[in-house]
Amino acid sequence: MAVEEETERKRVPRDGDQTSRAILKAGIAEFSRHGYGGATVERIVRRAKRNERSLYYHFGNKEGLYIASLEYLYQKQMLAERALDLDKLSPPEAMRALVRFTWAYYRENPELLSLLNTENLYKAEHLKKSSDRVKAIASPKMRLLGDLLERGAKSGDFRGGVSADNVFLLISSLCYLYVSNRYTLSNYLSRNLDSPDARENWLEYIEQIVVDHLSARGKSAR
Amino acid sequence: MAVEEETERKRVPRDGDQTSRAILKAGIAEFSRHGYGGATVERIVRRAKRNERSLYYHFGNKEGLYIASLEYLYQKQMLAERALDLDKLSPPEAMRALVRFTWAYYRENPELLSLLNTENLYKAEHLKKSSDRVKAIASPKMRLLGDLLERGAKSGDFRGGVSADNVFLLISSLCYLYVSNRYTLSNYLSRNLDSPDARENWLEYIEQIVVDHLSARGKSAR
Amino acid sequence: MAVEEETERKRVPRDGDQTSRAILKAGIAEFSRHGYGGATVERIVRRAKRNERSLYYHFGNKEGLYIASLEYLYQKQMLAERALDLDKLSPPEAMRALVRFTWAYYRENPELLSLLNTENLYKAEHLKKSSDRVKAIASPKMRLLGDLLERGAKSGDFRGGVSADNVFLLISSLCYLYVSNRYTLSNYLSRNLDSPDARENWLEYIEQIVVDHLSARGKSAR
Amino acid sequence: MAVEEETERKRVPRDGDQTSRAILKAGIAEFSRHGYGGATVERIVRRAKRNERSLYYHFGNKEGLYIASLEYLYQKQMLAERALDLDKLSPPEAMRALVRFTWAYYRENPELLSLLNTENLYKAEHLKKSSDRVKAIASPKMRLLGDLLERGAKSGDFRGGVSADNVFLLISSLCYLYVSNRYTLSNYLSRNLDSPDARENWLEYIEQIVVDHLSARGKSAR
DNA sequence: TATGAATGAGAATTCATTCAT
DNA sequence: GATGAATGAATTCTCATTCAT
Repeated sequence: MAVEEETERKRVPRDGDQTSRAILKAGIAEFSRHGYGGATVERIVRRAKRNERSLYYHFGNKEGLYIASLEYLYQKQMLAERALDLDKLSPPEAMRALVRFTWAYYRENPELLSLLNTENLYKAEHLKKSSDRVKAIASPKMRLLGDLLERGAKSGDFRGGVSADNVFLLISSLCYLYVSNRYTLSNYLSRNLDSPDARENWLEYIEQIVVDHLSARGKSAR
Repeated sequence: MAVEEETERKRVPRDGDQTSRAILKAGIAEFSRHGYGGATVERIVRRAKRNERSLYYHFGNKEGLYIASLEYLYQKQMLAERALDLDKLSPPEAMRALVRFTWAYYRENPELLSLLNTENLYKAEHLKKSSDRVKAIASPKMRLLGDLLERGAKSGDFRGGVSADNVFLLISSLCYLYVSNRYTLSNYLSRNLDSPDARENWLEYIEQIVVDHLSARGKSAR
Repeated sequence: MAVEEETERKRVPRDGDQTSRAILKAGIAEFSRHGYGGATVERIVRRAKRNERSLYYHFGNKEGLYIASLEYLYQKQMLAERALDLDKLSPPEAMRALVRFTWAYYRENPELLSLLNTENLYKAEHLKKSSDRVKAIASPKMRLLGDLLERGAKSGDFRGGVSADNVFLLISSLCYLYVSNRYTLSNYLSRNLDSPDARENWLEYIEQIVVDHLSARGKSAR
Repeated sequence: MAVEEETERKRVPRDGDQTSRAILKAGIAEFSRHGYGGATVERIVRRAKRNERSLYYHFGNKEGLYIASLEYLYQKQMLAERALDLDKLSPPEAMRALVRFTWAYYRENPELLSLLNTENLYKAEHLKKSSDRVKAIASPKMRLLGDLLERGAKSGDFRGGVSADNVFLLISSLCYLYVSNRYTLSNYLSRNLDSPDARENWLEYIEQIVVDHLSARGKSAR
């Protein structure tokens, strides 16, 4: 059950909507804490303060809820990206803003990363089962990024010939791992990566990396 | 406790090491496919062609085996890193080699990434339970990296004042996400990131990023 | 939650009370035969002709059922004691009636003694977990006994200054051991204590002991 | 493995003796804490700091050890009773001494009571399996008691015609329940029966009961 | 005798799911 | 739509016991 649909339904908020939403929220929390295999239907409904039967009524089964959770998080991200407006900023500033947005979004939505990790464990098999809907959610960020690179090249701020996909992966990588693996990395480096200082330091560092990489002065790239 | 090749021998090998290894290997495979919660003891022992009881005899319980799996993978990585010899290469070449090593290691040991993701799901609680042992495994790569940055700064190839931790995280991030999330990313970008071409392209890209970032010419950094 | 007669009805009685009762009854039987540790959930549900899962649904776990069993037996005893009416009998006759009641109750409810023995094995740890409920079951017998001793003292039938607690323990002891340990005692004395004659002889004996002890004529006591 | 046999063996304390004894001790402790069904072979050998295999070597199986434990405790009690010498005391004093001995023995050997309770749970089926040996252990106390009652009758201190069995059961009952059921009884009476004061009070009380009961003055009895 | 390793059977408990109302 | 009850199939783990050395 994707979010969009819900908003296009009857305005009259039937109880079902409430229930459906409560279970979805609880499911996301549970899946992000325990993975798909470790999640239990019972804990989900308890968290949602709903009856076990309701989950089956609204989502068919555990997998149905899991897929709905994934879809919901994708959708939510898409909506957030769609609200981004970088046009008023200079290309370098816009690029920094994009990095900061990505960083902040991951930080504030760790369930998204958890579910993505879980989904990769399963080689995205659940995603495939719903792909039309999720595919339909073409990334606004990719479009934004493409436009921005073009604008920067024209303005002379950025080098030309840079692959948008690569820049997308670059930014994602730099934001993702730090957030997603902060527990094992903190252990590995014997220092708390979750402290405000550590986070601020990293954000500045990666902004610089991206901007330097794209800046027109010198160096070849792909 | 080395794992490596599990040779098919007699049915009831009264050899604890042999059994222990077979179960460990099977456990790593199972945990990396299903996560901790989704893994089942039964599948593990079936894969190891051992008795269910043996798992409990040798590892105490499921969690014990999981922790042993993590420790084993950490240890294995450490040994691989320790074998790296970058001293004969020029700083830029050595840095490229380090990126390629990391990339290759992640690609060839996806179970490590899977287990790390799983462990982060659980906020590294299992790691904490064994931390002394894992903490003892100080990263050879961090030392290598520190030395290399110093050497590069002295030779004039690299800028000075770069944080080794940051460079470590930079390289890790660029290698990790692509491998770990190749399924959802491929779906997201609507192209197969797992193809040889795509991989080769990415590796070259990130090598360049790292080298450019460290090169002495111009730009500030931290 | 009353147990009593378990009528055989339809296979799947969607009646929680019915099921709950059947399992409780079977649990009492099982625990009194095998103790807590030796009892098995499987035998209990088989005896109750219910699904294994139902036990967990209704009682949480094995311990929950055990505690419920203890509570039920305490409650049942309390109700039986409450129905006792000794007011119409002379103090000595009333005292004899009390002894006979205790004796008969233990004889007819050996599960109570078994569970009490089991509970003492565990130093009453389960009882503590539910104590408020069981504590609430203040003993009607203690009150009866206190009243009776007072009445007897006033009427001149009984000596004064006798501790009700002591008399309670006296009567309990004399009835309890014979019933509870009849198997080892029969072996020890090389004669069957369970025969009607042997039992009748003992009952008369202990009645006399108690009455003599309380009778006003002579002797000091506490 | 009964104790007697051990003492009649070679003086050379072979390791087996040590092991056997350690396991027996551990078994008694375990059975008295968990009953027969709840006891585990693993805990027993761990407590005995011996190998699991040793238990099977020395006692055949769990039941063998349980029976040996029972036999050992019976034997031990018998030896203690045999050491009793009441001949120098006047009949009433001797009777009081017998009560005090019984009381003290039960208090100091609670494992005996626990195993007896357990054995009654199983309707003494294990005892039957070894009965010849245990039957052979005729109770010295019964003989002592018979002699004492006779002596008292002759001296005019005690009434005649009292059944030794009954007096034995009387004394046993009064000592047994208080010790065996002190946990549930304390809960029931809402006061700690295990305090020195409470115990002293009870001991005085039951001594008096027994002596009064047997004293020649008045009253009929059996 | 001792011991590390192995094992089939079973035990408690949990799971996802379905029924009946 | 909601809910109390039911259930078969796992799932983790334990147990007593045996093997091989």
